[in-house]
Amino acid sequence: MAAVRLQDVAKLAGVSMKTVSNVVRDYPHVSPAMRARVEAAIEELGYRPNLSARRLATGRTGMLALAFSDVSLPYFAELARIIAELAGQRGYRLLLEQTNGTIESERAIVSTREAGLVDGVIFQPSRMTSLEIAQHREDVPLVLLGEGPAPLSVDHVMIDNTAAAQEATEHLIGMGRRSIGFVGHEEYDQSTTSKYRLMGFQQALERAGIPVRMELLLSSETISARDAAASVTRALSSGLTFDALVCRDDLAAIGALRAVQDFGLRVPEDVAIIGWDDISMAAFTHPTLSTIAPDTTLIATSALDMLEERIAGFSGLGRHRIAPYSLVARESAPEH
Amino acid sequence: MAAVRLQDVAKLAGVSMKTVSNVVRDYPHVSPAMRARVEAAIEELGYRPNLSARRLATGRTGMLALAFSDVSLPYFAELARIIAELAGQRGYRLLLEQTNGTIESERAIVSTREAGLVDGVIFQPSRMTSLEIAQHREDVPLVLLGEGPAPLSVDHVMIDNTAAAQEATEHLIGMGRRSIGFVGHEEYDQSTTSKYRLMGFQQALERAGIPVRMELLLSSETISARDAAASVTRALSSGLTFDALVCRDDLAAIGALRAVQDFGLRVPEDVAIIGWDDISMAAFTHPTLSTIAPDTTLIATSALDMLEERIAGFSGLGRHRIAPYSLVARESAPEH
DNA sequence: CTGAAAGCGCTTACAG
DNA sequence: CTGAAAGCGCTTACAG
Repeated sequence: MAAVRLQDVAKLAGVSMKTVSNVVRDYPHVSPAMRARVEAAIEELGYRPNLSARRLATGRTGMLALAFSDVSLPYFAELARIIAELAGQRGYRLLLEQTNGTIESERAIVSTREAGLVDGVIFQPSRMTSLEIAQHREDVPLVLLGEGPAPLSVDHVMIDNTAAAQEATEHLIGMGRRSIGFVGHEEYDQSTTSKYRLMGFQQALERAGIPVRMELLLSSETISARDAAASVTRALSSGLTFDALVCRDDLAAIGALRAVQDFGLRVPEDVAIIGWDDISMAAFTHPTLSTIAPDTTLIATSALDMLEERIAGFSGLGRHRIAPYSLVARESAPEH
Repeated sequence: MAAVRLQDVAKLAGVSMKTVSNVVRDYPHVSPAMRARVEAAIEELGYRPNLSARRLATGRTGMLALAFSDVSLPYFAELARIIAELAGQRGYRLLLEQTNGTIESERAIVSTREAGLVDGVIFQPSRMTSLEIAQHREDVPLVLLGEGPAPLSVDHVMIDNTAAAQEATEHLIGMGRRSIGFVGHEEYDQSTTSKYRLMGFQQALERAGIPVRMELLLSSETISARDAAASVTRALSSGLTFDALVCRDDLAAIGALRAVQDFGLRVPEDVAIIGWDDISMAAFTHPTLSTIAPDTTLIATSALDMLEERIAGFSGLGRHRIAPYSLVARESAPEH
């Protein structure tokens, strides 16, 4: 069962390999008659070009890797959807790499053991520091997503997390809330995401002259509604009171929503809640969720633009792009 | 910037290419001393094996494609997570292919224009019929997921959708509900998924001697909480009444939940609701969602098992495996 | 284990 | 456009 080769098509069609290659790759300067003849031969033989051979000859794979902790987290699923879509329009296929948020897997993303897997990598780290990423000098083009101080040598797209967290917190302060908690950051081994969001939260409180109370920082073991709910329930059961919560992400907010309501409190009357990411579910919780909405399409577009420039040979310093976000005020913390 | 080749490593280490190849591929029968010498040379030269060349030589890519409509749908995101995880354990990387539910994209999945992209494909169609899939005789190993009559020639894993829909409906009937609606199937161009679930719904009603009322089939334009909510709201506003809803999937159920509550009705007291998929969010809605939970891990494992057998050369008739499911009774339609 | 060589199936410069 | 050939960097059978 030897495969049909380009050469076989050329012979049957009575043309050169170059011509077949041109037809297969949709090279425009081929006469319609010639194209038809070649296509007939392709059809007759059932020829399909071998991508591995093409890649070896050209050095390009036509594939990009998208790496982050876990595609089942709604934000990442929605990010993957748009990146796969936009990458497809640019002629790339998308390889999915999940790190489960472990530092070992993240290191494996950055220090590829093998060449020729993908033309470029879009990577949202949750554990690696910018220093460590910078030290792994990488031959494959790389664009980083997400918060944290990216290394100067690497392209990076993010929203201004600290500013957004500050805005969310100020929104709650503007509602007259004074006992504001933060929900869902990791207890140990804090991710950079949580760190920057907590920082903005803290800054807003300080600006408003509200003391930061450590007991109102309700940490979570994992990024999930389950752990956030458990954490909020524990706090309420222990007699802690608060009138608003800033949540690390919408999953934490959904968990908080559930815990607060199960405790017999009303949202937003007793406790106002703001989430983060504007996952599609945020518009369908009960009550609906106010949340920080990053412009995911713009993040994806920026990342792909920069990656394509790197693939095309650009080798300047890292570009750091700030994407816009907005505060979407729904029922859980309405406009005031 | 010529790449470092395996040959260069062999020369520096003073060994044969075969030995370097063995080390690189973790072939066991290499003495520790020899391995150390080769690894030192690899380190010194910064050698990384070229995957495109390996693939051309071996004919294997080490990659699988996972194809379905949209990774941002929670069920598919959770499926992708587990399949990527399990595939990784078996030494495969995962390529993501989204069809957006269009028949053209689905055809493209099945009739690959190119060879050497992946070793196998796991595909959950939403539009193509089994007949059409069977006609595209494909050289790349294929396993189908999801409902519908799969072609005899192709491997297939699914849960028994009709039985599950019947069980869900009977659960509601057992609660004493008699005006039961179905939410979220596509209005036109019905997917096979919706078709089989509707069928089970209908069978359960007929068995219980409850007439099927067409006006209680609340269709949706797309698979989303938004459209399901709109559809339920429309029904309620038009004066239609019902005391239970079977939903095509959890997104539809979440939309229905929201619409019913916004209309001032209580769940489950006034309207009981059952969803489908047991997405992780189902345990955190308000009230929590009763739902059909397919055994996703087993589905993924079966699919990968069969795919690996095909990749290894098995070419018998299609195997059709039925995976288990359970009805998870939460607050929206509690155990009775 | 070594060493030299063929082969995987493309792309691409080359002379015509 | 053709036709013959080199090259991409591996793997793998081969003789030793």
